[in-house]
Amino acid sequence: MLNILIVDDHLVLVDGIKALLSSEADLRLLHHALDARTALDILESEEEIHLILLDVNLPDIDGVALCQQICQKYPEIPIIALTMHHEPGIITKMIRAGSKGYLLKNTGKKELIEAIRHVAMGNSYYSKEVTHQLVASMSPQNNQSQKYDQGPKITRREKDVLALIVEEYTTEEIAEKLFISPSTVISHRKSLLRKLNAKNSAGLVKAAYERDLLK
Amino acid sequence: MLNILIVDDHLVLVDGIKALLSSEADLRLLHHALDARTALDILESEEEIHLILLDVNLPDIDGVALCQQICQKYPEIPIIALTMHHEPGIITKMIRAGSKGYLLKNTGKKELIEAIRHVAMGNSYYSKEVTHQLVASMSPQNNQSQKYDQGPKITRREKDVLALIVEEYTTEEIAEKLFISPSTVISHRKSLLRKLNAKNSAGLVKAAYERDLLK
DNA sequence: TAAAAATTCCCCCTTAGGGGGGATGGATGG
DNA sequence: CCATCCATCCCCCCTAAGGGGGAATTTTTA
Repeated sequence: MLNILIVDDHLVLVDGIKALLSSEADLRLLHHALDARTALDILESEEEIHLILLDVNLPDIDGVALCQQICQKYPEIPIIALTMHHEPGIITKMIRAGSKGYLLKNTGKKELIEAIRHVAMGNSYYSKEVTHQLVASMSPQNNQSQKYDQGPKITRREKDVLALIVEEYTTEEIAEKLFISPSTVISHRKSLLRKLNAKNSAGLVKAAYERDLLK
Repeated sequence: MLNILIVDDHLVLVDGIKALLSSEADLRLLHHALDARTALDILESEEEIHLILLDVNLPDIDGVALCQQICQKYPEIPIIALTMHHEPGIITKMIRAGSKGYLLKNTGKKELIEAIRHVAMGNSYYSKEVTHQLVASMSPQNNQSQKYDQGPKITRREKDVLALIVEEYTTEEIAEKLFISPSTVISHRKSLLRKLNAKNSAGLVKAAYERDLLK
């Protein structure tokens, strides 16, 4: 018998899932919690929970933080994240927070059961829509590169300099490595600051990571 | 009729795919190239190519670079990447380079045809194994976050300061925001430099991103 | 080929950052 | 209850970084 805890403040959904699971003899929706506090209380009680279905949007704290907490305190209990939306940002965060699975709330019965069994056995399960969305968000057409597309055309040389700034080299060290004068490096630095709307080196490194300028 | 170009130096595979496609009346493997040079020549000729199957490992230049070149010169021709392995690194690179699809070489006929039709219609297609592998590689269990997990313990206050450094604030501005003296901020900066083995602010920002210290 | 952009280098000067310490009260935790 | 860490603040000194220009040469590209 596999004991399941569902953490979600939408009662309709909780009941729906309970109904879906009732036909499975070996799965039992043992508890449900409407908020994070209750969820943690249930986990601290003596009852044995084998799997958690966790909503991303909770009333008290956000699901990502709760997921992290649980994964830290109860690493043996796998978590499947539930959500309405399929925004790549949230998905990424939940996966990084340690969730073993990810399902959309409009998932059918078959996929839900399959996901639960899969994850309970120690594997991970990510719904097809979710993975597709995530991968698609990485492609140059559909991603955040558009945010900056009026944006900064970094030249080859500026990229060289930027890469070395990220690697913590000083202006003089960069000059030595590139066989140019420190003055030139300073010029490139200024161009980078202007093009990337940065105020200092920290901002340059931030831009390098966020806009993925190093390749 | 959909004209397909396959770029792959494994003749056996080329023939195999040709055989698989022969049963489809509207798909035609019009050309094959064993290297990047030939592929570009074919694209420059007057023949109309509607879709490209591109191997990641080519004899002359690597598939990622070729993919980038083609996407730039012929943005209207979609590319499906083919590969033996499912390493997240390569997959990520190919997607970023602009490939609209990704398939493993052991893909069955059904999936191959489905992927081609899907991509030809302007959608993207990533095989289930591939996306799963990619997503799994992001989870904290299986990735490089373990490199740093015995790592430096940043205190709460240090994290506050670090977050503001990443946001390009100066020591004085950080002091104002946190209602403490600039001297204190300097102290925290020094601790951060020591704990994160960084040489300067750029290194702090780098560490913040690579070790995911901001949350 | 002519215009635009990139790369190189220099001047001035001001501010921010980093290296070396040391000191205090307060919280935490064995 | 005592050691340890944390957060706070200070000193001195020096280097690195940023802001404001200008200008020459080469490379790209339209």
